[in-house]
Amino acid sequence: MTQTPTRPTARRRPTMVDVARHAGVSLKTVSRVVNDEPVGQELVGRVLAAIAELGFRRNDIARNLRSRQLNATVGLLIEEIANPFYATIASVAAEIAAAHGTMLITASSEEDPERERALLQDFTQRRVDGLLVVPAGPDHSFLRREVELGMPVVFLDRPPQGLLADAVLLDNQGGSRAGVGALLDEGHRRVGVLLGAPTVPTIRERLAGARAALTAAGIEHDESLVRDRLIAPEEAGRAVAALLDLPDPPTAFFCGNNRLTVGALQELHRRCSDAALVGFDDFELAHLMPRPLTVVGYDTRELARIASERLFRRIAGDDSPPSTTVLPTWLLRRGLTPPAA
Amino acid sequence: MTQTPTRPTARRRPTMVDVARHAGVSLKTVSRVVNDEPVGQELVGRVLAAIAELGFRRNDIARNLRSRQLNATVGLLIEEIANPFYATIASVAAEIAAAHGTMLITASSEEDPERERALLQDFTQRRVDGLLVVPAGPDHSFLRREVELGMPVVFLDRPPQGLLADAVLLDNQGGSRAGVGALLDEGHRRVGVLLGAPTVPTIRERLAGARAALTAAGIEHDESLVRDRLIAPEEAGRAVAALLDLPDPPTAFFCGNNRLTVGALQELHRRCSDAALVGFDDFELAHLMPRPLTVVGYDTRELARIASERLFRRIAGDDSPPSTTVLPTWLLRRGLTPPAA
DNA sequence: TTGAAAGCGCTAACAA
DNA sequence: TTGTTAGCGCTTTCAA
Repeated sequence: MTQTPTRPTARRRPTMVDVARHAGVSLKTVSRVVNDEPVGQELVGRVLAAIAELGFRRNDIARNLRSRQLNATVGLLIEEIANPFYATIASVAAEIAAAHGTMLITASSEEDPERERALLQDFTQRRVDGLLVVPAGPDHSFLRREVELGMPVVFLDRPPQGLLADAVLLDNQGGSRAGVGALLDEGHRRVGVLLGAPTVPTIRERLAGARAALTAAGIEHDESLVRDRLIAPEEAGRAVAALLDLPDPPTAFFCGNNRLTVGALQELHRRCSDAALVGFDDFELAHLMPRPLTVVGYDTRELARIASERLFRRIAGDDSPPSTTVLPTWLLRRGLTPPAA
Repeated sequence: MTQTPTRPTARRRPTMVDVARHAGVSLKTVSRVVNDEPVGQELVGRVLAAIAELGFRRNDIARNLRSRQLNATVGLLIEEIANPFYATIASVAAEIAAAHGTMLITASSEEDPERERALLQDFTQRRVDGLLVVPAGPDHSFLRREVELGMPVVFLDRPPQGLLADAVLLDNQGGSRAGVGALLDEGHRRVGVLLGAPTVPTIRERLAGARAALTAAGIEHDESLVRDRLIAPEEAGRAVAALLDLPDPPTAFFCGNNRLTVGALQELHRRCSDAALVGFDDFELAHLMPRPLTVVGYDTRELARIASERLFRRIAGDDSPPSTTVLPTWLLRRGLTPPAA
């Protein structure tokens, strides 16, 4: 909450004192009417009339300050709401929050650890009742004090680092092992691997899964076929182009997330290349793509649901030791081509 | 803010009084340190040490209550965050809000007018500084009092009804006129029209545009080719199926939004139908579809940007009369087939 | 059932 | 530079 000027045009909003004066009752009577506590028929009528006339709305900020009740607000920190993966998480979290009578504040870290830290601090200063976090930074020890002071925190998709807390994760290694394995089963021997930032544990697991599949098939791992630190789809496209221009190019690609898959697919399509493609993350129209795409899928809604419900259990007082849940991933086979003869 | 129990595990958080006692200074000195006001070197050190030791975080709720400054929060009401159109709006709004040092609370009405009303009331009780609203319900006069009391409200994509307020809209009629016009230019004479709920002005405008194109081409309007009240993509698929099964089926379809377009496309693809298809709303992978899709496009980010910036101008005190901005739409020609011979 | 007084955690206004 | 007092709008406590 940064220093901001008061708005000049804002007339003072009516308070309970104004309503009380208007209705000729005491402040406390107004409070009782507003909160549905027993009040005599006649006074209720006068108070409601005054409320309607003045346009009074209870100030929940003040109410919360005094009552020390919960804030009815939880914070969700994601990377970027425009990504469908995170939009789905936000959608489910908001739905479950609503079922608990609470609102969701969503903020995007844009993968910037500094921003992540600032936003989480802002959340705590706003006294949210709990935090859902898809971590961006490499260290979350700065949250330790908050957790000790009773702030429930549940991590999604990526584990916390430097902090013990609940986490709900995906079986990244198993998924990419299955994805690359499917390419190898089809007869491919040279597989280009496109990945995001290797500082993220999730990405390292996906790389490890890809390597495990290659090793299991007795294929020597060729580092020159791995491109990481890829963020935008266009970077994936350029990486595909560079790999295809090698003297001994890959006949297949494995992409570490949906945005990279789209970028790679566009480049393959542009070149009319028939290299095979498998991606981590399903997306809505994958089956309508120029080639039906085989992808590693999982249940994003379930991920968000389990995390949100654990958070609300924590908020309700559950103080069992932090635990980590790993959800399964699976291969969605939608077509896969063997290497060109 | 519904009645919720206090969390049993929550230890009392340290307050400025605790910090002051710990550091052996007055409450106000702590406040000064926390707010970067001038305080002597030595005291600053003692206070910062106490803050670190106790894990103190300023309570922005209390701060805001007393200072009568802005809340540094704006509310965004959309239909459903999982829809990319709204996710883009949320993304841009959050970005612009962040640039103004404020956070965004997003809530989804799910097209339910009752829910919309409850959520907007919740926003006002939380004393947000302003409201961005994609309206769902048919009447917004219940916000009139709020607006009079100084709450800035900007409507996006759909105009307010029963209320005078800023609005940023799209040229729906022009867009669908161009979309249907393109089909007619291609030689189509029977065009199926798929639309959402006709209670929404936006939908009525899109229908009017489609009719205008037909009239301009001298084609009599056949009501039996119009299907409205369609929400889920599957409903669009079923509508396409029903229309294609007519004795004299349409040779082309016009869809009123992206979800209907996807549903229609899937049904056409399933049937291997070569009926032409034009949709309102662009989407990311439209050019990779089985057939490159011609769509009516517009700049969603620009829509959200203009609305958000107008909101922050209002919050800053701009009290010029409410105005409506209509943004252009355009045809993105990506291929269009004539009627089968 | 109704009301008066105190106080949530902080900042504003004023004093030292 | 530092501290004291009052008070934001509401709920809690206690008394009538």
